Amino acid sequence: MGERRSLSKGITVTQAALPGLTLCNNAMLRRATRKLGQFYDDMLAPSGLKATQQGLLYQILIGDEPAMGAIAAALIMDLSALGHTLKPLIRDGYVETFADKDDRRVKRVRLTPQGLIKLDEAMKLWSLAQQRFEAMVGKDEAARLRAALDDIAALDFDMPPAAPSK
Amino acid sequence: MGERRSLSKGITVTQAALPGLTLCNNAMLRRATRKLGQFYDDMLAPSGLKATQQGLLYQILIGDEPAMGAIAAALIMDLSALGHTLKPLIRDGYVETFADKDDRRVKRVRLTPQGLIKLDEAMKLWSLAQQRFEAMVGKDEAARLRAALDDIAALDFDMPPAAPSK
DNA sequence: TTCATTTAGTGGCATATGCCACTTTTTGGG
DNA sequence: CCCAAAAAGTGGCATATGCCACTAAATGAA
Repeated sequence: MGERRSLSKGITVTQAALPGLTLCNNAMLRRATRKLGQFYDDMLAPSGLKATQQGLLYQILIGDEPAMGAIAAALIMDLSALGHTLKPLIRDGYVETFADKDDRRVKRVRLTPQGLIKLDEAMKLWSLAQQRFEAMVGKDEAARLRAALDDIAALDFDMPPAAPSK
Repeated sequence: MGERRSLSKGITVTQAALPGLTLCNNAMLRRATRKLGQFYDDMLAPSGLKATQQGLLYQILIGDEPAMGAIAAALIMDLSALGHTLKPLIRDGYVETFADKDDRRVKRVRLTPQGLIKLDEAMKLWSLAQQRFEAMVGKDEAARLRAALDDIAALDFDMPPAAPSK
């Protein structure tokens, strides 16, 4: 009666008994991200920007010539990852960087005029995507979801499982 | 008073008036995914697997020697992306593929004995991560979140904004 | 049967992200 | 003032994901 698969100390369970990945918070989050990402990317396609790039340009716009570290922190993104992601945007002339006047370690970022124009174009498409999405799930539900996601982003996972005590 | 940034047809707004990216459903989803991904990855680190890999191995386990297309569909992932993601797991001997008996186009996937052992090891760590996360946000809230994410994953974004009519 | 079409994957190319080892600056004590 | 430690980025390497063009195999209609 049905395949058996071991799963932890010799225990064997019938396949039907294994819960889907629907139980993993992380897997579900990733899956939804892929799905929604495809939608936003499709909607933004006419601008030539990916949703991630549009989001990054916007983050740069609202920051006041933000330092890379500041952007990375705001997006909860690895600093080096940010650096990599920024390259295509610099290459395409949408963004430029410059050293901070007081601290030469700090590299600040700003949009170029073309970057501003491109972002402007992308924001209109983003707005449509946002509207279509919220029309489907409901504005309230969307807001609730964003709030929940913001809470997760704010969690503090510090200390290892076992508290070092004392 | 304050920087000004154009944002759409010559309109200029003061920086403070620009809402953060907190309003973009997609950006928030990505941000939370990065955050939670780091946590699950950290927790799984002792196993040498990334959370994505653990999730993929699990998906393969619960499928009955699933075809690549079936896995991709279940994870809402591009078929070629799945192929790429599978490579390191095949290289490390956790997974193996074989052609379907009746349809030689179809490539099926299964865990190797080592893959099963490794997954077993990873699932224990995953369980801890899951527990810690749910202890922080609450089991109910986590379940609600997963449900919301599942709804998003099930959305049908088909038809382009403007209905092609007749 | 035969061929156009559809289906399932592959490979190449590009972006998205992370970690780690390093380099350059700053900072904070001695 | 000098040097060890901290802070901010960079580069290299690896995985995560997608899109597109292409190949092989299966299907269906003529």
